[in-house]
Amino acid sequence: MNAVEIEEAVTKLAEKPFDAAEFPYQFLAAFGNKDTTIKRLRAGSTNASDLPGGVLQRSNIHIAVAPPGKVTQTLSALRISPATTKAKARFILATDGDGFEAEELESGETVACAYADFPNHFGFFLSLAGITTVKQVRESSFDIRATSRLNRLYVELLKDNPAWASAERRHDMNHFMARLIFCFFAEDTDIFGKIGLFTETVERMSDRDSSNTHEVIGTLFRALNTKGPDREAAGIPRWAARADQFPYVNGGLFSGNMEVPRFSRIARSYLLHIGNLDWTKINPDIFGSMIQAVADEEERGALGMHYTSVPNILKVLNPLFLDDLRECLAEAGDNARTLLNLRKRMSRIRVFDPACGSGNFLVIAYKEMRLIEAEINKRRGEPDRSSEIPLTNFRGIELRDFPAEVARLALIIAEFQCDVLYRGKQLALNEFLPLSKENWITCGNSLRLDWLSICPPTGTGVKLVADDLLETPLDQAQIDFENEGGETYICGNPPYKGNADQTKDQKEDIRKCFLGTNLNWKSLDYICGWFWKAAQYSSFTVTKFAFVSTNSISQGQNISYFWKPLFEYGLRIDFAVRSFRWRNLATENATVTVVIIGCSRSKDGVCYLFDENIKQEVLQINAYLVPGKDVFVERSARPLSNLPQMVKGNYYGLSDGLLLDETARAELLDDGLSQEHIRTFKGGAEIVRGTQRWCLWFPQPNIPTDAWSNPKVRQRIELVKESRLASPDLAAIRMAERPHQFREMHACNEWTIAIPNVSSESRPYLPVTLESRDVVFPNTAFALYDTELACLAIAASRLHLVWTITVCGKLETRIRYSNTLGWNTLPVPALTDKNKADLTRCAEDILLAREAHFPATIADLYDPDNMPADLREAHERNDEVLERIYIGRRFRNDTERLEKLFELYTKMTASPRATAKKKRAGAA
DNA sequence: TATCCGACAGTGT
DNA sequence: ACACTGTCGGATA
Repeated sequence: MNAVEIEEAVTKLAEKPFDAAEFPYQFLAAFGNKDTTIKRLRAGSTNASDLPGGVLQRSNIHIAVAPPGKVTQTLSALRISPATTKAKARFILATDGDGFEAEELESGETVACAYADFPNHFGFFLSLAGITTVKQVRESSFDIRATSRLNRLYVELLKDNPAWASAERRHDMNHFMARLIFCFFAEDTDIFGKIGLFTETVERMSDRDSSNTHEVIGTLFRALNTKGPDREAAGIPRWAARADQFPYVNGGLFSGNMEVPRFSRIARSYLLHIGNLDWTKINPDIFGSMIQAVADEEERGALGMHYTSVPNILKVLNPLFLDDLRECLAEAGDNARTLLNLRKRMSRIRVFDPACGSGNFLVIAYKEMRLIEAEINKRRGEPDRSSEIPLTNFRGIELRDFPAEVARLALIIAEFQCDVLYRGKQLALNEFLPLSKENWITCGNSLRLDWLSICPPTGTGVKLVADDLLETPLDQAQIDFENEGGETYICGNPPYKGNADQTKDQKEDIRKCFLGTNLNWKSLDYICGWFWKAAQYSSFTVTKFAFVSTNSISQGQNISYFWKPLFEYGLRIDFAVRSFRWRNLATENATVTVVIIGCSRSKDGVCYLFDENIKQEVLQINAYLVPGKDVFVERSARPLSNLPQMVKGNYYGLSDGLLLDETARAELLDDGLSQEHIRTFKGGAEIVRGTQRWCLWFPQPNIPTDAWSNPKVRQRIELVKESRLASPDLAAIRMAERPHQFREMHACNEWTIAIPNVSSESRPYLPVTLESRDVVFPNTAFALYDTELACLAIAASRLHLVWTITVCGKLETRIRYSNTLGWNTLPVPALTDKNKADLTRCAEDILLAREAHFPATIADLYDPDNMPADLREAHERNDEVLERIYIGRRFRNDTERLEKLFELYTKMTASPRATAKKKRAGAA
């Protein structure tokens, strides 16, 4: 169960009449315990309680239903109960159906409230459901509750008003929800005349059968859109007309289509329910991203679980510009003049998120800046001063309609809350209304819009122009920024999509972005469009930009395909956060490893490199997010050094029928199928873990008759044929003509040196093996067929590992080996016969050391914590011999290894001979 | 023709 | 539920 589901269950429980005997079990069920767990507790077999009517779930909670009026006493009894301690309960809970008290024993934190209100504290108990790691959830109980209820209302309204679900009406629906949220917030924060006034008015004025609910709400909306003196003329009834109760709000929020969907009874009750939440508790930074799922069919399953956490957002914003502002504040001390200058500077800072979702980057940036400004005003003795940071300087683009609405609202709410916090409620209220008319969140396709017109550079009056003429020009973005001479910071977390996963439209977006350049845009991730547009933007006005990105952007082929042109375009990396796992609250966790990269056109100044929260100051950061000079290792079709050609294993897509497991192989052999038609099939997994698979192997153009006469073989080949013919891929269909074969049919004569395509990064060496002639390799491994054993010494070296980790691509953080990026680019000095003989000896020693531990698998042998000493020594000797060939001694560390390799690579690729060689290779 | 990559995916604890 | 670690197939050069 996720937090939203728990909230729903808990709320339902509290609404039911209290059942003393059942409550403990129902409570545990609401927190996601399985039926069997509850059954066993009920039967008493796992109930460790020593109190009458008590239920104690080991390591979790001790619950007791109290006699009427004795809640506090019962809680004390639970606290001193020996069973509580013995069973290591984390919570104790007592209730009589009227009062409710609970305590988290470790922290001593308590909850005491009316029974009906205990769902307000469900976040307190979330760890019972195993949701402990993320503190944020607990602190945002309100946002989760509000989100889940708004979602229920949304679904219910669409059920009653199917027309509103159509594409054309969706915007109206979303806009309506935004208006409602505003009203809920306003009625709880004194923006309206009385706490709860909106909900109360709807309840009082609408019939219980709900038939006129939409009219009542519509009337209130019209009032909010009409200035006080005009209301009588507009025919607004007395109950809605008082401007001290329902003030003039407008600001675009209540203008436009005023239609309200019809409410069923259920929808009406949901609405009243939502209104009764305490909306002062809303966190605009979290709420926004939670709520965006409300209107999103696909995301609804993980409702509210996909928000970007505040610490992660700060990883972008702090190094981008907030750290600098804070430093300036610290330096300014109490100097009134310097403080004033800083305030002026801040009032002209623009923050632009071109993939803003529901605006959390913008909201957090705003709140952080208000915090700094408040400190300035305090030090200058002007604590009541109104803010000089205009909300219009926080701009965004969002594709989806509902999040765009919410983003705008979240910023409005953030502004109000900051005013209350720093200046007091009265001043906040005085200046809050009416809202300004402009909408500074643009709903549209970011990659097709002209960012310069949405966030125009200083001092020019650029009109909004869509890059793509098919886009309807928007009328909302022609607001002048109040930021003459200000700085612009672009930030956000745009979507990632690998080249193979992009839709036609997304491909077209990218194509348009890179129009007029010679980049290999077809191979780039979708997010590269954002980087490129930001880079273009930065050529018009001074800008720094930073995005959260999939980490593959700084690996493998992207280095030369993407970063090389970006650097040539004048950009540099100012700061970067190296790969870390992105986590959110979704049960189906979004598993992705990301980096954060901040760029500008600055020419000097220190750069910052972050790794696991460790900050390092460096002179330069290259595209690999490694400190040091720019290097771009390009794919090469042939080895640049004097090394043999390495081949990728046979591509075996749509070849299921050709693969054999233990039983299938045994059956075929029993049938009398000749051994020669069956080969060992060894990919990465088999090499590393020592598991076994086989395949049918018919290198001849035609299927040998003895094999064809076996019905099982024939059936298998037919299967392959069918699957290939069924593919939409033309290349696959052509492969159906030779269904007895893989796409490639490479094999060795004598032996093969093999390297897994993907393998764990935790091993101290690459898992390279020597394989015999009966082995066939799938494309999960690379192969050096029939080469000198010295190659194994090179491949198994520390040098090669360091090179591989740096220049090859990765699967998240795993090593993804590649012949074109890793092997063919590896700089190796010319080897004498003596060198080769020495290396061969080293390779043999490594193989012998492994054999001594038979039947340990490669995974066993190279377990970083349990690598056998003799094997380690064999590798040490191998490294010693190889490294002496490079520099006459051992390298001191991996940094030195990498420096040397890059130096050699640069030389190797700069020499005319190498270039000529490459050209010849290309022509051949 | 051959290779790169996956807001991942499968497995074991 | 989390840690660990590599498949398989589409799209592209």
